[in-house]
Amino acid sequence: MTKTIVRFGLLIVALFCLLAISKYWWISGDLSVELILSILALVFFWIGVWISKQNAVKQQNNSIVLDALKGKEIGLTTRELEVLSAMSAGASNKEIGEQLFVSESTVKTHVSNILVKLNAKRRTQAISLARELQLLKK
Amino acid sequence: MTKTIVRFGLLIVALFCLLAISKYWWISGDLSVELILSILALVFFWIGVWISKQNAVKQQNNSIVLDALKGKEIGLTTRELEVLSAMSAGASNKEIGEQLFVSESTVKTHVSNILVKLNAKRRTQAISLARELQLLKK
DNA sequence: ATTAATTTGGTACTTTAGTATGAGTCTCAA
DNA sequence: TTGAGACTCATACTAAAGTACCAAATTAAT
Repeated sequence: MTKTIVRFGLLIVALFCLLAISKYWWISGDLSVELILSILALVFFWIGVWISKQNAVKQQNNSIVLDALKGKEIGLTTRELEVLSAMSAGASNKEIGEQLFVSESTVKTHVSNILVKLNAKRRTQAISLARELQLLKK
Repeated sequence: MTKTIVRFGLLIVALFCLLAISKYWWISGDLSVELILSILALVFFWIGVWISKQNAVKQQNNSIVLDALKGKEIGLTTRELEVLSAMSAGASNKEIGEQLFVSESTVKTHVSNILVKLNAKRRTQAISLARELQLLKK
């Protein structure tokens, strides 16, 4: 959470700098209007892309990417999404626990909650449903 | 693919319109520079977010398709591929047996053989590996 | 500041999953 | 026709997975 605040803080600072520079260019008349607007558009476009990507939970180990925003819509918590991701990579409860530094009991609790939220009977079905819901991407 | 092209086409048209409007505003002096730049920045920011999301969500089809030829290359038999397919859809051994009109014991045998052939410890891992091997599509 | 939600973890239990082993049937090619 | 491979099924077992409780610590939100 703190990370997010810092990230957005830096972002806003950067935005103000860019706006200030844009205005300076505009007043001094060094650059054409089209160019200034284009640069501004491009920069903000990429910032949008970047922010959007930051919101995706990425698992480095098996390259399975999860749509965190979509997950939240469905009602899955951050931790549950992490468990779901590891689960879909084929990890056992014990292995998931080791990966996330929690006990197997905790993982079982998370898995149970995931099954209820996705209305699945088994973990394999949960994975299948998550894929149908476009929650898991490859 | 066609969809993507259409989408980007519309996007580019929209961008040009916006740039033109921005320039008009700038020349006519109806709005302040800050406002114009801010609006432009905001719009492009959201376009960036939108594009990023569109690129993330690609898979529409959820039906499980299996590459039988590829499966045979790996050494999986026809029946094993059928079991693997049902397995990846989230079915239990019992349910797979009902689907294929065989006993649960038979399914267990098939599953065990699949695990050996794919070098997997669990069925979830087998599904994950099958996906990596492009054996399971979508 | 105080609810509300999340995360963590435990015990005890039932249900599935998976292994090991053996064996019968069927098909197809040598 | 004989043997290999595929498919079938069973028993007995061990290992995971999953459920149903409970409870505490942490974090987010109002």
